[in-house]
Amino acid sequence: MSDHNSRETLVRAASRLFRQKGYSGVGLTEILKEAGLPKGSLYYHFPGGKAELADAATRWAAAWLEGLLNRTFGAATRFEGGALATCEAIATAVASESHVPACPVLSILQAAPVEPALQATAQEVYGRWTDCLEAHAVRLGHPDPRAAAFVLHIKLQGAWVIAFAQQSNAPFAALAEDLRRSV
Amino acid sequence: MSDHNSRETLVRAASRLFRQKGYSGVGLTEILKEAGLPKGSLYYHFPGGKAELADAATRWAAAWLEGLLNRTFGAATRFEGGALATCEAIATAVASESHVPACPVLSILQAAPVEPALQATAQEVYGRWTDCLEAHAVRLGHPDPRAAAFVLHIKLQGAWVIAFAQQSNAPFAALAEDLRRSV
Amino acid sequence: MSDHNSRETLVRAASRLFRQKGYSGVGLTEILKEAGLPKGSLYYHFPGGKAELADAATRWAAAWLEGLLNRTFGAATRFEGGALATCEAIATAVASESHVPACPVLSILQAAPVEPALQATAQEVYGRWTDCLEAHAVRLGHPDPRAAAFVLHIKLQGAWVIAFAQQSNAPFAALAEDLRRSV
Amino acid sequence: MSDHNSRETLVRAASRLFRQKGYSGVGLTEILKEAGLPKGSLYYHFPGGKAELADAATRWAAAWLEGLLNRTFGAATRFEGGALATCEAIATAVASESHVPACPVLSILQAAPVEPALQATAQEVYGRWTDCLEAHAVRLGHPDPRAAAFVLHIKLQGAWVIAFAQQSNAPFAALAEDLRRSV
DNA sequence: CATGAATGAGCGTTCATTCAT
DNA sequence: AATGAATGAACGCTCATTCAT
Repeated sequence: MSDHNSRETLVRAASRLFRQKGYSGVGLTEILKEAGLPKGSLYYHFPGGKAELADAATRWAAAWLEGLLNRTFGAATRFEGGALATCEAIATAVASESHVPACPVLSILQAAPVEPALQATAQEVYGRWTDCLEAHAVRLGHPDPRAAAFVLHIKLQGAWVIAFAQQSNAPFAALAEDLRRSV
Repeated sequence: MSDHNSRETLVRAASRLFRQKGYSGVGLTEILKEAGLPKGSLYYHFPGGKAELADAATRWAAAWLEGLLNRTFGAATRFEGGALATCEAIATAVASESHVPACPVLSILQAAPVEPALQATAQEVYGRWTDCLEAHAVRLGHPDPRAAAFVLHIKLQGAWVIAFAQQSNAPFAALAEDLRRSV
Repeated sequence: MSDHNSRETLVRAASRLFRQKGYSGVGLTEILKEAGLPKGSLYYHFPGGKAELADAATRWAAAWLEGLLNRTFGAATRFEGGALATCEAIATAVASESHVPACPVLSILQAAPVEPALQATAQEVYGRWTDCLEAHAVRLGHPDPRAAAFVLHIKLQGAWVIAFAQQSNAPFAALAEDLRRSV
Repeated sequence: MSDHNSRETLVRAASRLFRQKGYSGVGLTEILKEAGLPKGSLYYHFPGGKAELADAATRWAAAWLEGLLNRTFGAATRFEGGALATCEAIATAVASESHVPACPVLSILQAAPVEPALQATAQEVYGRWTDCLEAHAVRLGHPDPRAAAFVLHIKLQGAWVIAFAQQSNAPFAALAEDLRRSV
């Protein structure tokens, strides 16, 4: 019970910090301080250390985003409508926090050269999101579901990167306008 | 002369490494070793230390990209043609190296919380690229040049992030296809 | 029963590892893993922790060596013959394993400054071996049993240290040749 | 100049502590505190870290012992006389300090499984001492110089180990008496 | 009787930086 | 104009140990 809570507290704190400063920019001391946990507790929950924690944090946030995709597309009747709703939902989510967080995968992307396992995780998560979008495109009868899913994912990532840089959700608004125009 | 060379060697090495591993993921020792320069020479050329070096490296690579934009759009007669040419030119550039490098700004994006000056640089560079695209959109008679420039920048960044993750230029190809379709 | 087995398994694993890497060079995690026992079981069998385990492991191996001394000297009719047989028996014993183990006392010798109890154990075991040799010297009519026992012990320890360093029983062979010569 | 001093101070402190507690039993913090040097200075003088420091400390003390061997044997006219003088000289040397130090090689012997380079150093130093004794045996006309050197080395090491355990030079005295008897 | 969850001090090492020359 | 010697804070991680169950 307390085990479960400690682990989840750790994952949440790690996710928040990694998304703000990146994998190499955050020390374990900082994460543990934020989580309010003692130094040694990390290696009980994550024997693989920092990399395993980052992996868990990335997957945890990735699952949240996949849930968001399923909700926004689940309520849509056309792919274009789902795309627009998703764009707006992410815009709302990132703007709801005091610091606009980067996409969770971005955090571990540049750790790849030193932690190959995280590179694999990043690719896996990106792939899962695209697959998820593709499934909805198929369901909604899009003529070219694979390309539509891939390109939508690309556009959303672009908006997210610039939103993170500007600390504003304006890029999502601009993308939404563009998506509306293309319909 | 040797001054100029040392400085440029340093900037090139730093740019390459930062784009691969991110600001926090690269140590000064590694950069100096890659540049083949002595330990103490960094603070002679860059009194501001690591942050100033990263700033210079980012601006140096940013200027290269701005040149690329001007070349690809300079040869275009319509904005859509310039966008497509740019997408293909970046795809070619990133694929020409053994390791697909991230956008130079991405390197310093997550250093922002600890190095505010780099946050400002990131925003400035992103702004300059958008402004550059906008100027071409105006010149080529686009009806909504500001939005067109911003959205194109967003899309290119998205393709770049995923290209970096996948270590492939496939995302640029997918985006190019999409740009062709939208015309 | 299972209690007895767990304890003995632990002692054997500890003895083997301590004799290879020394007291400070072996972690409890490693010992428990080698013994195949759960994390918390150590402090049930050895409330005194690592030091008590090392003490038990040293005494266990020490008893084995004392048995060997009694066997080799028990079959001897002169002290010199017993000394030679002992030298050869230890040479055979250490060479029978894939890694030539150090004398069990050596493992805890350098832990002395931080674990005074182990220093006492080391002296006690060394003393017991010398006493054991002396008893045989007396029984076999040696004119100066105390000195003969002490010096033989010294020589055997010397051969053992160098055998451990070289991972070979050649030093025992050289000592055996010397013992033969001196007769 | 200060470089030279810092390095030598470090080597002396390391040698003293390693000979007392063994390689794994001494932390770098303790060595640096004893040497009165700041934390980061170690890696400037010894980029290879703890293992390189231990190697240097072992070789430094080994050179001292080789000098002692050359002095004691240099003044001898027969091998037996040199052996006796050496035994007494080491006895005097170890007893002159408040804590009887172990042979410098003993410190790194049990670090071998985790630091293979130190195993090689240990064998090299042991070999050099035996070679040194052999050279004197040859010079002094001993009929079997190789065996005489090897066995003398073995005996001295045995006396040293037990002297360390007992914190007394009595074992050297006993060995000296034995060497006198054998002449 | 036996254990696995949890701890904080300490480990060896790397860091960006300073400064005398 | 340019550098290599030197620094101490922080790094990720392992340690022997405790204790509720």
